[in-house]
Amino acid sequence: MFKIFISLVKNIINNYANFIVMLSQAIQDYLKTIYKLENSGAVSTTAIAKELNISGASVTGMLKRLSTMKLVDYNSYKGVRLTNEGRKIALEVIRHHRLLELYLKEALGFPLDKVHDEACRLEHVISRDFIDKIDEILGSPEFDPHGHPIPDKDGSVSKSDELSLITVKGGDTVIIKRLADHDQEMLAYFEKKRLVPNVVLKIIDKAPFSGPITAFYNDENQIIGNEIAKNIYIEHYSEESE
Amino acid sequence: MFKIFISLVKNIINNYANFIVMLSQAIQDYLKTIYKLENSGAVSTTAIAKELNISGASVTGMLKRLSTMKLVDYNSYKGVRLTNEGRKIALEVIRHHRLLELYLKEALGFPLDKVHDEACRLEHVISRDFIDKIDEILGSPEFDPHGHPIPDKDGSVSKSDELSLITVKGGDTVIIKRLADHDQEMLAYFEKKRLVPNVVLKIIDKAPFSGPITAFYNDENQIIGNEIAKNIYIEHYSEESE
DNA sequence: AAAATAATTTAGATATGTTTAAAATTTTTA
DNA sequence: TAAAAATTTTAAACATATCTAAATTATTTT
Ligand SMILES: [Mn+2]
Ligand SMILES: [Mn+2]
Ligand SMILES: [Mn+2]
Ligand SMILES: [Mn+2]
Repeated sequence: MFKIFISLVKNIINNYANFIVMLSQAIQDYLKTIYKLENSGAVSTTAIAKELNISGASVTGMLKRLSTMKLVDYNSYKGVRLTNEGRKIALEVIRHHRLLELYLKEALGFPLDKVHDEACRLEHVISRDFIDKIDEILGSPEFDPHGHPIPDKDGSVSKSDELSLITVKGGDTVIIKRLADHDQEMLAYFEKKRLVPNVVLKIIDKAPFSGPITAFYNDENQIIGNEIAKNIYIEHYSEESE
Repeated sequence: MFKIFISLVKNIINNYANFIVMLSQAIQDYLKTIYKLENSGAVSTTAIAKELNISGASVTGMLKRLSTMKLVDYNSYKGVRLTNEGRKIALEVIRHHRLLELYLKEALGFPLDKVHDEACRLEHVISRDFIDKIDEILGSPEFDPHGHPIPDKDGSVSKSDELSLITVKGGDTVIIKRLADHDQEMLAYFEKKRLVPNVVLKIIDKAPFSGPITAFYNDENQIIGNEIAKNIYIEHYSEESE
């Protein structure tokens, strides 16, 4: 029975519009995690275990099962990579997550620090009909509220910006592109200070020795601490870049 | 560890705003099912098994666990009833379900036959913040798209109407209050024929021997078959009743 | 290159939630 | 009221997903 199920997975993926709903939450989260960790290279058991906050032994067990299901290529002791099928699922879950986050924020008025947990639960059970509908309502947005790119229906997705605000110098003008989203308290602070994606900052000064940044935005000069700046990712701004 | 968890359930229920999210989907569905089946009397193992499409043995096992968790009062061979805590949870899940159904229909334009399955998955993982928000957007509605009453935040809920359309006679004027929701094809047909809650029907004729009903609504005379009429629940209509 | 260390897997266990088959109990029928 | 039938529970098994502890493999250090 199990074998039959496994052998049908590929068919299901290709033919059944809502296949994600048939995979366990655990499987979906593993695939998502492997996707996030594989930057041109196999992902280690330990890396996955750390990210998901579970034991390495649990990861090994799941990797074997994902391998049987042809969702990953797994080599004992060598690490794991997603297959095309596995990546397809990972990207769909991520698309769900990010569209949900934006919908929660824009349509339902959720605060920035509350969208992640909700999206992380709903992403696994929401149908494509629901997702397509909120994508339409939001006008096929490109970025979630943290500035993460939203994969499109075909699974293509742009790269995240990786230039941190701590790299700026006085005189620069930059635009906020992305916020690190691992700390809820910090997310609440970002929102309170209106340090959110698409805000343009004129850098007045950057104090030495990891000192604070003085930036003009929102009609006044504001001080941004080093710890905060580290978690804000930017692009250098020019009129035509927008 | 398990014992400790069990002993904390009551506390969690009373203190943690999103406690439902901490109970498994299975537990939530059992409680919902028992709620629906207990019309002043204990619910049998077999009734639950039939409703959930699982074996009786599975039900017995779960009832023991729910009993340990003090969510039901269970007597071997005698049947089961919800405790107050259990009923509270059942009503919250039902509230989630029905508000979701209405939101899917009204805000996202889902067809009537598609709202149930989606709501049945989302109801278990959606937070109170989300539910409160859609309740607000919908204006604290009293009924879901099938005409089922939506429990309010305190868990109070009105009774469903039980008078079927087949009971009418020529000359009656009735208002549709509720639709049976077990058959998706029939739900699609209800919607196509605009036989939905709050529609007023002037009964022109009811043919004998379980024959069809002729009713005036939507500006014309329409024929309603017996099988369809059986699944439509109504109230007799008078101006002041609205 | 051997020893030490770190990463990974295996083995054995547990909790959840399900199944079928057999045993026990309750209800119905004669 | 005794036998038959139906319901319910128990027993044994399985799949999923996790754990800890021990064994194995790979990597780093000396
Ligand atoms: Mn998740
Ligand atoms: Mn995000
Ligand atoms: Mn459900
Ligand atoms: Mn309904």
